Amino acid sequence: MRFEIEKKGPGLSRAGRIVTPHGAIETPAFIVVGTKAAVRGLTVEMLRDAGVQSVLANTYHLYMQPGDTKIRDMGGLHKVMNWEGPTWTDSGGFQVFSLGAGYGKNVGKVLKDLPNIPLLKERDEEEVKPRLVEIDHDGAAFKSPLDGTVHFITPERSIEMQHNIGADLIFAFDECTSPSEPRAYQREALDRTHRWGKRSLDYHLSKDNSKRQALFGIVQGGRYEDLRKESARAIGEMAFDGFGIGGSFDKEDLHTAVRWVNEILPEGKPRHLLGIGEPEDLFLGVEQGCDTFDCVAPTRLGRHGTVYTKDGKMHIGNAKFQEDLRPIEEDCPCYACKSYSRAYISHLYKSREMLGPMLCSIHNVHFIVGLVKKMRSSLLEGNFDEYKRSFLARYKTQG
RNA sequence: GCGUAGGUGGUAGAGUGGUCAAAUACAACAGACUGUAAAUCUGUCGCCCAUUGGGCUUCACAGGUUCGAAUCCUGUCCUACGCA
Repeated sequence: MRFEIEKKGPGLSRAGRIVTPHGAIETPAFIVVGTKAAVRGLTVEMLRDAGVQSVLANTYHLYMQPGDTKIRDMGGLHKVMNWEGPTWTDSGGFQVFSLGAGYGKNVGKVLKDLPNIPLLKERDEEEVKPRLVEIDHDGAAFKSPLDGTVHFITPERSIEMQHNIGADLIFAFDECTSPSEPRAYQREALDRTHRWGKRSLDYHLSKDNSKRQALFGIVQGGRYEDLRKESARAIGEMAFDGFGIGGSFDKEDLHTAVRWVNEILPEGKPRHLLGIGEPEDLFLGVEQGCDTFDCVAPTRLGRHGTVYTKDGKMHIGNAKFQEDLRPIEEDCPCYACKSYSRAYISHLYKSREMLGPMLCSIHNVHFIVGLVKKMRSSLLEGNFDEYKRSFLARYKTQG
């Protein structure tokens, strides 16, 4: 992998290129999530039409089903999913959170009212709390929701699996903590993430795969400035090819946390903001120096009937669209907007025809991927601030 | 015409004397969703006010029994099936 910066913009922003064995990613770029080696509901042709450059799959899910070695034996990630462009895999670190501390709770990745979420009590006191993950010094034990079997994943195992899956860009095994964890726990988890980062890297560099797959280290640290900076220094010093910024954020923390980290990380390596993808957050991430993003929002929201427009999000199932013959967006060149009306897509959605969620996903992917692409153009043209201002002024006008 | 079973909220369908404005499902209406446990989840869903809560009118229609009826009785109308 090679990374080059083409032009710098306001704040820490920059436009560049990540060159992989499967082609280049022009950054800033939005990476579409295809957890189980498939972007839900969309074929690779649809992805290409929507302007997608790269896809991110998930190690934990592919390990559970069909198995990382199966993917390897079937010819690798690119081959099985018929995607010839650059690919990524997440390490499974997010599942330490989503299936662990986040399991069965209403705690997502980005929180709206953090003060109202009670901090977890001391770990050993939360006896009966259902979770599918137990974490220890060496790794995390996952209980499969598929059949209840327990699987222990260490940093070495995660990298080995990612080598088997074969994405161009892979991530170190980390622990994504819940923002509701007290500081003492964040501290402890951060040390663990750093140790795991080092072990991921050592294992990776000891294998031939490191010649064709690039490993990104992950910065954590919750909402604490000192922990975030410490993490950026610790991970930044290691010989990773690039960096991921992880964690679960308060809407406000996102802004500061990303800046703290990117001011420290080596400028010449790419930075990926993990799991972030709402328009406001993308502007913020780009401005604070992130090069790539991934998020399930475009596809999940699309499947659930919410579509992005320049004026804000809207729910296609709402009664007011049932006779609306306009496309989702008047001037949108995506397949859904070129071909179908709101009324028709609304009907598809409500009658549970799978084409409905597909069309909404196509539009959303096109919208978000295109948004970040425009950010890139505006950086190259030197008018990022102006673009940001005009977009957000309009996007915010609707609730 | 006779017999039998039945008529419950937008629909299907529980309930067969009080805890019933009435289970449940679907539909409808709205909301949520940020490294995918998610083609998922949540809320509202007779009417009128209200913050908890309160008031009013409902279970084909009319009348009756009862302290109290969607539930029991009588009649009427309707539906399905069977026999003529």
